[in-house]
Amino acid sequence: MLKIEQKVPIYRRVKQELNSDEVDEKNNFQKFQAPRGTDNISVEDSKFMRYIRKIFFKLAEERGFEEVFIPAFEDVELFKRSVGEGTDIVEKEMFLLEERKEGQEKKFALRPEATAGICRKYIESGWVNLPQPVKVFFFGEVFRAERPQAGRFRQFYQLDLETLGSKSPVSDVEIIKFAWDFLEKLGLKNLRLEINSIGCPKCRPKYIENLRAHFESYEKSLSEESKARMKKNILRILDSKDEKDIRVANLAPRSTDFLCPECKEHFDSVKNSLKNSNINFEINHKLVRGLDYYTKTTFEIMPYDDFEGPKSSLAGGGRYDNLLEMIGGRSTSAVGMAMGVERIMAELKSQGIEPKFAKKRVYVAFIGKEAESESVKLSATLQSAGFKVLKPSASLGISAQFKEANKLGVEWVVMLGEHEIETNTLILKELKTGVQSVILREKVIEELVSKFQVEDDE
RNA sequence: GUGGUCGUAGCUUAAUUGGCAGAGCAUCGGAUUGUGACUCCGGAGGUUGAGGGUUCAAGCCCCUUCGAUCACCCCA
Repeated sequence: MLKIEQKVPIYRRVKQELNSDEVDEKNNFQKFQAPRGTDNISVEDSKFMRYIRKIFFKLAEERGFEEVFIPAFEDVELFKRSVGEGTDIVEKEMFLLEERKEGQEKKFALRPEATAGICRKYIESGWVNLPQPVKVFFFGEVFRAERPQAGRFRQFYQLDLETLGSKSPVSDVEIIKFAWDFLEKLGLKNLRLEINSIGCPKCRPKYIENLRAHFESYEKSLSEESKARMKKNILRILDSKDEKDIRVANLAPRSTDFLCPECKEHFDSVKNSLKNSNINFEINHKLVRGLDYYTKTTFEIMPYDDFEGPKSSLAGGGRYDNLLEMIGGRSTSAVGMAMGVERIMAELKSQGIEPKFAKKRVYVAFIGKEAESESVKLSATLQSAGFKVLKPSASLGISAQFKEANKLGVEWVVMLGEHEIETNTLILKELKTGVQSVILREKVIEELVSKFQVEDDE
């Protein structure tokens, strides 16, 4: 065994050996930190991520959605156009990239969400020619140059579901029901669904007009921020956190009272289908979207606490009948939703829900050369029977092998030695209880299957 | 972008008025080459986030910066 003498940390040794004047310490010895708001998933969290993704993929595929891959960055104009005026998202909250080529200036932005990229792909790849509607899902990281706070990061994961090319309220309900069922399948309790309809370009102007008249008549009672919102983005006053604003907003006219016949029928149909699906919902008249391309249905799902009321939302979505046209496609109706994966993870933890994976893991221990080659055969047999087989990571003594099995959290250990080979048996030990038994080699699969009360992992 | 609080080993943290950076857990090795956890013994692990200043002396005081956290702005 090599013994390494390293009493002095490497950076100090180098520093001592070199003349410190010759060393640019900053460049050679800098300790790195993760960029702000990016390192939000620990190794322990990875099993939550895998659990969430597994259930999402399974449900999406069951319900006829196809996975879609999109670039991590797109032309900044794509996002600009979809975001619209009256918000400082582009200037303040997107990561901008520049391509440096002589005489050219092309700007890109890291994707701040998935919808715009998916719509671009729909147009560019000619998905209009596929059977409509096109149903897709997405799971990946998105980027926002915000100051991090609770549940808000600069790089985080979103899962996303879109149905493109359908005007029907059936699609709205399909998306909402997916979001609801997905969160329930994860094991979350106390969920609350809120819906609203914000109309379309035909009926919304009349609503905005009435809303403006209302807020103008109460202007003195509004906060300073909301006075500014009157000009910039009046709908946002409705979800202000300021108590003065809340009082005025509660008296404000409701978008659902101004819906045109088409939008009203659509909203009624959504409500009826939800009732028929036995999904409870509340109508939240203040649930609006700040961006122009949203039409008709909006919804959010959040955990609800009997004492504290609704918590911040886990899922949000709605209909966007105007987006595809705004970014250069044919007029195409669409509806979708997105969830922040870290927020779901945080809620799972706060509700005490642990990710469940079937643990069909077996550690194969052996003593002696002969047993080693037998254990290779045995491992293969176990693997082909669907068990996850773990073997000693190095040539370890039997004591160390058990130690390792324990460290890995394996429940069952199979052990082979000279005695066992002679008698064609093996020892099967449950680590939790310490109980072990000698069984015939042929019976091992049968025995383990019964121990695990097999539950399908995939 | 604005404001508050915070940063000591992988994790949780101690350090009196500015006076030798210490522990628990985890890790590694040994007691233990046919049995892990429990136990006992031992080792390793720290430029106190980074840079500068004040001081005989800085984890502690001051400035800058990076990061974390909370609220605001914003929320696709």
